[in-house]
Amino acid sequence: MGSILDDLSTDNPILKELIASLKDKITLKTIPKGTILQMKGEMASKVFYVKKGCLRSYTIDNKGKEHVFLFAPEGWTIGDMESHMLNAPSQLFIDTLENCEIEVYETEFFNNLIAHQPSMGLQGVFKLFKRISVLQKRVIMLMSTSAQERYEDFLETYPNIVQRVPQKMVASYLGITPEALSKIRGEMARTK
Amino acid sequence: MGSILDDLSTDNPILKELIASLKDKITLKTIPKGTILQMKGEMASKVFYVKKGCLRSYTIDNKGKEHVFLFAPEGWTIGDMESHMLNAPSQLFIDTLENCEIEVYETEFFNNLIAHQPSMGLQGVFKLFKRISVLQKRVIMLMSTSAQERYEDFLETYPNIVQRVPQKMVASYLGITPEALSKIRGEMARTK
DNA sequence: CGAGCGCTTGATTGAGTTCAAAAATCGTGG
DNA sequence: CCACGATTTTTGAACTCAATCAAGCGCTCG
Repeated sequence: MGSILDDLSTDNPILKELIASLKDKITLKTIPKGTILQMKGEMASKVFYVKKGCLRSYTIDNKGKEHVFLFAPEGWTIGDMESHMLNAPSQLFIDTLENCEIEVYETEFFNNLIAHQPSMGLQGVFKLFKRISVLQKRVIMLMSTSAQERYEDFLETYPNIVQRVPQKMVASYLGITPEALSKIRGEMARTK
Repeated sequence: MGSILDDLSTDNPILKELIASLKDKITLKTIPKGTILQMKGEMASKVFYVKKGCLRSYTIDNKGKEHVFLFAPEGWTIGDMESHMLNAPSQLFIDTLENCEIEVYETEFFNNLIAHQPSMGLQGVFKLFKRISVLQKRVIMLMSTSAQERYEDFLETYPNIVQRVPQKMVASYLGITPEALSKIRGEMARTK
């Protein structure tokens, strides 16, 4: 049974104690489908670890259009940690796409951790690098590949998400319209 | 006078000594314009801190087209740290766009540092978050804005780069063709 | 000085958008 | 469990932004 705490695992007894003392800044919550957990513009951004269900983060542009930034099924961490670290208002909405069971990490959890232990263990750093490389790949694909190629890559990268989230959100993640994705799927079904 | 070492600054005397002992894994180099420092597919990826000049990282897609991933003028750090941490072959080429003065950090520098001090200071973690938020913004802009909007944002984000790098590389960074950028510039000059 | 590269400009093409409407699916209350 | 309304997905036609192809100009540097 996973948790962000796994990333902070340590032999250091002082750190162990510190983390134990911050356990009350973590809440296990059961949340129904369709709940908005964070709004764009909010300052105190929480971090969510998904134990069951699926969340997404997204923006809304000045034409009122949604753009999905990330899907977070079981085992994923989602949140605007960037904005938290940089002390800027969040750029992202976060909501639940299914009934979910999640660990909610309050802002104070990380604040306290950082104040008392101004360093980050390998596991956590490793996760940051991993997220960077996910984003790097996405930027390159958005610049250099067709919508169909991006959809095929999406199917490989997130094998079981397609059945769980509305198609229009997948389209939004790929940077295309729902109509375009529908046509790509039709074409792919016909060709094979 | 900057350096990656600034990000590792610490009171810890043991760590200080460790870093001092690794100084020979850092080389200050003067490199002429147009030198390729890293090839896609290489395993041992170095990290470069730019003291003077400008580097870029880029990929070449299966149609032979270049896609600029990042420009790194003075004060920036560039490298495929992702691939280094994840122990995967580099996805990126890196070369110099001007005559440069750079600090080259060998793979062993970070390996040793991590082996003896399996944690990362706040400054370094902060930089990782900053890079994540840069990439986050770029993904969202690629999905939701026109080529002209992206160019205007580019001019704000990198105020002085435009004069220093070839226009076709800016186009590549924006995810469009040189012809398209030329037309956008023409249009913008006419309109104002 | 000439060859090649980079930038511009124009004509044509194409992938994906927009708009509209029909078909399928989902959720909810009776 | 079914029926109805709402939302999602599909399909089609017209359009648009940017890509491609092609030609011409101006530098630079070899």
